[in-house]
Amino acid sequence: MTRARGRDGGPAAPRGVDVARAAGVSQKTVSRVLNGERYVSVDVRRRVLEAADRLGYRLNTAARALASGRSRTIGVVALGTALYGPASLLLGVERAARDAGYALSVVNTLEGDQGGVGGAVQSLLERGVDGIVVSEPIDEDADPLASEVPVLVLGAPAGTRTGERTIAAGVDSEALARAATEHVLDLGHPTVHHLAGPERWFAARDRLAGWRQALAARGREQPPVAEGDWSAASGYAAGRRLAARNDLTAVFAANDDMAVGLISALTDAGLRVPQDVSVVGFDDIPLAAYVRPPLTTVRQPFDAVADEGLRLLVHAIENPQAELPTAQGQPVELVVRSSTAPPPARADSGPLRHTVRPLAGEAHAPPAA
Amino acid sequence: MTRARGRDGGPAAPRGVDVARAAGVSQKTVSRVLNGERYVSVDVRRRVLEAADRLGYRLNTAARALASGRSRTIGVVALGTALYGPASLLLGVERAARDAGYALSVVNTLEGDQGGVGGAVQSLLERGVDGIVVSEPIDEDADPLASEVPVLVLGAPAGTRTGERTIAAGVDSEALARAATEHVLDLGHPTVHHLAGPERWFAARDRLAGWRQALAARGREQPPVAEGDWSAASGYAAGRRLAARNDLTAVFAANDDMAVGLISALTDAGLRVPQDVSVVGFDDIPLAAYVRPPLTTVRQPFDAVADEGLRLLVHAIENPQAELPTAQGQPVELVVRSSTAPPPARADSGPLRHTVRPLAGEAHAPPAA
DNA sequence: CTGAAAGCGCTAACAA
DNA sequence: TTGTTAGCGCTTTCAG
Repeated sequence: MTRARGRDGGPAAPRGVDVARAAGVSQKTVSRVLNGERYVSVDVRRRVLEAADRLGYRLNTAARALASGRSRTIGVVALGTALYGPASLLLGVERAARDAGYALSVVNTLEGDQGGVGGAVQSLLERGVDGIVVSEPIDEDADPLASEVPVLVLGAPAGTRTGERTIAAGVDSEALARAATEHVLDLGHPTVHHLAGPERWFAARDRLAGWRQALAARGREQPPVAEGDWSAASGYAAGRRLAARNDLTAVFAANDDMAVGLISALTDAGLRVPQDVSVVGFDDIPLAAYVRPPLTTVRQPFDAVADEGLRLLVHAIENPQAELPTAQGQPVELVVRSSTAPPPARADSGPLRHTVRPLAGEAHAPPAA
Repeated sequence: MTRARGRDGGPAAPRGVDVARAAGVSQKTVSRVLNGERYVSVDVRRRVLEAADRLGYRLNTAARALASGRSRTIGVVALGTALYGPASLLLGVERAARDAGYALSVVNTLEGDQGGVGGAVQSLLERGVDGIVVSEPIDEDADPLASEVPVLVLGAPAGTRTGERTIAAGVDSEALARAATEHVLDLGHPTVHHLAGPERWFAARDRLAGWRQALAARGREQPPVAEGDWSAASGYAAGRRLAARNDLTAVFAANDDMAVGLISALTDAGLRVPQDVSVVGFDDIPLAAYVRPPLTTVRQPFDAVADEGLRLLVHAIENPQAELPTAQGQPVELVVRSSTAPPPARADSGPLRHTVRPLAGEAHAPPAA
């Protein structure tokens, strides 16, 4: 068992004892100083710090973890996707973890992976993580979240309790979806179609539920749901099918990428957005304001969600006996741009929609609901 | 030093010795089996595996790291951004690392961070990582990549050697940028403007250099360079300025996001893409085919780059004495869609560009260069 | 093919 | 306020 040395067999890395010797104190005192414990005289502290600096000392986290039973590492189970939502959430988690003094260990589970989330959690536990965050969860068999460390589920609606040591945090995406749907209804549309995400995702189900609620609350008809896989390509495919429907005046897409694909398909089918069909997206991706037409969409406060979730997780880690806290839910925002407008005037029904009409000015007040 | 137990003081986690006892062998033998070493009888191996499984044994990586001096963890320094390119690269790295049996520890450096990449590298070294990958590097002061473990710099052109134990891997983005530029030139444009990324990024500088090369090779004029920050918003701002220029018939944007913003600004200024101005992007983001017009762009093989880079890194980790290997460079692809076309016919110069022309059919052969 | 002993560098408990 | 003494659970010699 050789001590760590440079590739060329250079000098071994300095250890706590080396620093202790150099500073003329015991090794334990070095440990105390480095951990910011109380009861060290300023003088000793100064000497130790100085010696550590001089020797280029670096704490050995493996030894620390072994001795203390804590690794100061948080494991993250992410879906292997470059989608804006999940990626943003991950970014927020990393920053929050770093601020709290934790490192991040990331495992991706590609959809369809054998073992999936459960396997990923196990591998993280083996890695000795102090807590786990599951980002944007999808459905899984059995109780894959069984874990001896606290688990934060990000992207589930706030307050959901999915397991014994599980905390949930996320935006209230049902409310968001409701807001998006109502916005369109308020514009005077008789009903709104929905282009959903994959059913296995919580996020997709929440948005679907919110859409249903909004329609039900006003007694509107619920058209059949189209389903995509979050990609623009799937949005395009769904758009081709939807374009064939006679009653289509508005669509709420479960994310912006699908909304863009959808608009592309509608345009190819000769329909104009928003004059003929209104489209609402979800996420407010950075491109949303720059596509044509600029997307009306719902903005999620990814950073706030990640921040709050991680604070709760760290609290649970550091107070194992305490009750698990509950997330508050974060405020959200509907960003109205130009992809939504009042429905086309029409002789109540019939295939009038290709009629050329003058561009509707902003002055057109939406008819009362 | 208490052994790890459940929150409620439940039973301690089983250790190697426990498995050994249960299997009637020594602890060392357990270790041998678990590490897949040779010289263990099938019978013993079976018994050990069985006992481990029965007890729910999990190897303690901290202890392993402490004893062996290796953590089987690779540290990643990422730029804290949800941009498609960096995010895709990170995904590829994670998968490749996992395949090679390494865990990933991720640190983000927000641009402008104090300490920046250097600090991030130090914190990873403290974490005991066996190797480091710096993704999409940007300029830094001094030699921040000084490290006793091998470092893979992803996104620098293949073959670049930036530090003592540094491996570089990436696509040849200069060649890519050249290809994009030449494509437009081949269409008959007298020259191409460039909307560059932030100067501090290697990626931005490479693309800029490739563009210059292509123009220089044909003796074309090099118009002044516009610079953005990769965002669609910055592309829009640059577009407003470019739209005012009289000689604008084509722009090569350093990424797709900026290209989309650019097109949006050009459209707002009354210019049509591609009839009046051609636009080429870079990255082939998933939305590229679904914006209007569908983007002609350059596709980067993120996965292949990550794969190759990580293979080299792992090789360097596991063969400390060996020469550092060199990356090959990956094949790339120009994806021609509809945002590029021959330049507008014009009376040699003058503000003719708003003239309404019939839509150019595909049959228009580009004039020879 | 298998086992015994000796650490890896740190923190936890207890003294002083 | 500081030091002493035991380990944490593994891997690494080196002997069988």
